[in-house]
Amino acid sequence: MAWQFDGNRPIYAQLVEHIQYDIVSGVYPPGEKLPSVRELATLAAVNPNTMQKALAELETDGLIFTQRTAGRFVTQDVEAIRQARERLSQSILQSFLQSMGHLGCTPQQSLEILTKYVEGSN
Amino acid sequence: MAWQFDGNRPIYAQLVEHIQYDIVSGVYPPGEKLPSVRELATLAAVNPNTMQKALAELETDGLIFTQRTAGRFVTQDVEAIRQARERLSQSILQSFLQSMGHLGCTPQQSLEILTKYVEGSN
Amino acid sequence: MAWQFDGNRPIYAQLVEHIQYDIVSGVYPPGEKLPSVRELATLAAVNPNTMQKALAELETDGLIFTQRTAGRFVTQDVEAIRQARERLSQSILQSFLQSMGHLGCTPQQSLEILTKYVEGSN
Amino acid sequence: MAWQFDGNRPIYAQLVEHIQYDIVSGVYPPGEKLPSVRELATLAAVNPNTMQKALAELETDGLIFTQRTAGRFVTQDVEAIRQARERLSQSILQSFLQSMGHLGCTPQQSLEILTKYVEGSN
DNA sequence: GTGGTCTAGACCACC
DNA sequence: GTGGTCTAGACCACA
Repeated sequence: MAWQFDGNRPIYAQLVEHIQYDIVSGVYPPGEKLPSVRELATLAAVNPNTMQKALAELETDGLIFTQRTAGRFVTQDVEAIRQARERLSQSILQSFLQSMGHLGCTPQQSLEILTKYVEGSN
Repeated sequence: MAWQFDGNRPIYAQLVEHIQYDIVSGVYPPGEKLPSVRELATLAAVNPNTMQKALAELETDGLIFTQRTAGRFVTQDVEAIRQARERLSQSILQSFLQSMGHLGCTPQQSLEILTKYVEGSN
Repeated sequence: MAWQFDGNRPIYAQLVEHIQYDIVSGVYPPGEKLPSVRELATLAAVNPNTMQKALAELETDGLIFTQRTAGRFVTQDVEAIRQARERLSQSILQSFLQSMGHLGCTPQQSLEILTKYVEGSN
Repeated sequence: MAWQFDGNRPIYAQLVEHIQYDIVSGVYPPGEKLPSVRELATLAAVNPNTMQKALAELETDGLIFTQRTAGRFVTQDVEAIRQARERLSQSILQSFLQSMGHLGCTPQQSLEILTKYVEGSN
């Protein structure tokens, strides 16, 4: 999977987002060891410092933890991951409805539009 | 309606977005005169220059035009407004599905989740 | 002939230019009476004040003169008109060669390009 | 080369024009890094903000792009540069013929006048 | 050190 | 009073 960046938003923030999504969606299961900073950095084609910063932020969020000398691991606190996922999901839903609201659509209308859009893409 | 800003994104970008929504959703109808830069600036509680920058961007997008000394007006090209609305709508839908996709949800599943969410909020 | 304006440049300046061209190219011959300010203003669809300003500028340039109560007339000084024409012509030629120069073209090359362009348009 | 400005037209517009010419005529080759905003600003003896505005405009035109923290670069899309050059060239030719037309000269006559002018300057 | 943003304040041309 | 431009100076995020 190619990593590509927005260019307007800070790269490290996009890294955080990307890895966060990978964790809550099970690409990196609970307790799994993450690739080393250098590996991740080369994968994403960014400066190791930038990747470092992203991982540090994920650690303060409690989604990963560091074991000295052994590397970084996804937290084993399944509940924490579930909450993070819930938080993300809620914010996606809300921001969707809010944006559509700015276009003058009620939640019901937004739902209908999305339904048509999904059906139309098939 | 109070204007409030994200803090992460540039203010002028949020101004652009805000006014753009107002135009495509008919708050400012085609051909209507916009308030003066200074008025808008005080309304939004930002520096006039910042508002100016936002309006300049909307002008390059073709949503508004300037009449020397008379003020700024919403374009009378209703088709352009319609297209802008369409573009916005598409990008909202896509970004929603894409974000949900990152959580491992197919469009169908995303649709179901949204449905439950909307029903639950009633 | 429809008058249309650039929108970026001051209208009065464009009026000056337009009428100036009309005088040096003989649309308004030496000594001819010009239409009244109001007529010209309605012709050009501009505010009479703006047209007034343009005519005042032409007067200071010596291309037209005012006879109290009778109206405005093109100067009868044919030599002055010839000189104005010469001045205009020179500046057009120079600015053409200069612009092409910025594209890296020598005068000879510019000449060749123009030749091809003119032939191509036939 | 000293930068000098017209005084009638906005400085930032003249900056845009100047740099644009430099790009399409190869002074800044495709992919080349431009000097920093501050450098360019001191070179041109203008305020950095003014230069910034000019560069922003060039970016929306697609002639240059920005790499976060690394600087600005000429686009590598040589086709885009070629088109820009073509556009510039066309507009120079057209505006020349149009101006001469206002003097009552047909394109053929304009061509002859230019020929004499170029020969006379040798 | 890079670009990006914002504020404050001033001045101008135009109508 | 309208928009437009410019300067000065400051601050921030990023790498």
